[in-house]
Amino acid sequence: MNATASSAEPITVMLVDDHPVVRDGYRRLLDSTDDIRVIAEAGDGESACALYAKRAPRVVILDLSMPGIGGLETIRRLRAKDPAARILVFTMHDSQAMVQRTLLAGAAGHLSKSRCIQQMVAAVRAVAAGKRYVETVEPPVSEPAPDGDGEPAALSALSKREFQLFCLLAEGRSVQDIARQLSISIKTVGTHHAAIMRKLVLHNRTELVRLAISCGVIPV
Amino acid sequence: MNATASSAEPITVMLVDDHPVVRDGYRRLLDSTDDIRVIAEAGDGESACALYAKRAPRVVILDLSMPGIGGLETIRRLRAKDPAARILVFTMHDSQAMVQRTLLAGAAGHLSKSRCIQQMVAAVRAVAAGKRYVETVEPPVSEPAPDGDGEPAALSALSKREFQLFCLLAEGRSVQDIARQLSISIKTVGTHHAAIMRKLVLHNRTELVRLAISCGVIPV
DNA sequence: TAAAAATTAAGGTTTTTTCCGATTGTTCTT
DNA sequence: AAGAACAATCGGAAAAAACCTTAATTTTTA
Repeated sequence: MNATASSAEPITVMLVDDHPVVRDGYRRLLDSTDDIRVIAEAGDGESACALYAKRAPRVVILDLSMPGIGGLETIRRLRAKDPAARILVFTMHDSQAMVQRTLLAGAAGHLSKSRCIQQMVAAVRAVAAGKRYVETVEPPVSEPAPDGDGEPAALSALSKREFQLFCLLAEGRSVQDIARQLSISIKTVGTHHAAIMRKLVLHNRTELVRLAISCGVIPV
Repeated sequence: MNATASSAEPITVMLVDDHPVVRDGYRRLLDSTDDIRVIAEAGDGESACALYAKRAPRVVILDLSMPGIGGLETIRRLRAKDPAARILVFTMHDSQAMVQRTLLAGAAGHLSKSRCIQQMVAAVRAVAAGKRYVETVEPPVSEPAPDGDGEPAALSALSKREFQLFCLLAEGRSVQDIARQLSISIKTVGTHHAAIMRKLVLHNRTELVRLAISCGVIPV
């Protein structure tokens, strides 16, 4: 069963989560296997980047919601330093939009905290082996240019105009206001809005706002 | 040091959290002590209430953000069944407003997930011994409504029910969903919604979401 | 007990959101 | 250069959701 690599060198892991107790729980969990060893822990993105260079773990497990530069930016910086970095996102944000954005930012896997323990261990092993591990049923986007250099990742799927509308909608502006300000029809705003929701796999305005905030498009 | 109760019977604990991996982490952590034993786990409020009657744990550790009836309602139901129930809230929502509400709902203690492991164990022991354990710097327990001093606890203007609705609305749940879940009319949800908007001087759902995030009621 | 607040609900209005189809440009490819 | 693909624009129609006002009942509070 787990005759994967008990004799060979274990999979080294760095945990990145801003909650010490949560980190401790994961550490105990992973260290109870015979092929995974936690060799580093960080409580924020900056420390994670610094520590990654020192310890060079095989896999990075990180939560998205963190103080400071946040999870997404951490992924980008780690990948910028080391394009071979294997990052497994382990978070509560299991919306399609979030999954998409983490993968586009350069993560190798995404796992919801609502999953069971076996899946976590399996995900670590898969990512360590160079595979991708995503728990979603379908790939919503094939490859919309994982450029990554510009702005927020998944938002690159939006056209210029759509991104402009995205910002205004996230700010809480009403459809009427937006139409007036841009001197376009309410119907046009509606069309753009629908396209945004479809591309980002969102379901309501609330999700749009939270996505915009976590992307840094609008302040909290 | 921990010569508290190694010979006597251990402190029995029930874990309530909707994330299996998190529960597993806590279990390993608590079971590694010699005076605390996890005897039950639940993933939502309803199961927790049912399981509490069966296993009668000394301490209940629960997270606030859960599907279904949610953490606060769970506290109330547990206390309604057994006024002697000792509940330790262990969550990420460490805003003053949240701490206050959990204590008013009947919790015996409140601890942020950002605290260290030693504090968690200490909190369990304190609560089991019949004490209160709150990590805040000052005692907010004395008076139920210390509002008036502006923005930090603006949410204290809301009633219990209104705050519950506030959380659900901020999470992006639709009015229909909320009505179904709480077994009330859509119209009633609308009334609460209007009251919330009036009390908090908000103008649309977007502002509500941003306020909820900045208050720590929901994660980003 | 009387007043105030909370919780429930309903009717009606406005706004948002979706599902269509359609036109006009621009860009890219063959 | 012709065609394909996309971006941006608008409109109709209908469903869904949000929003506003009033009001009855219960609970809490003073």
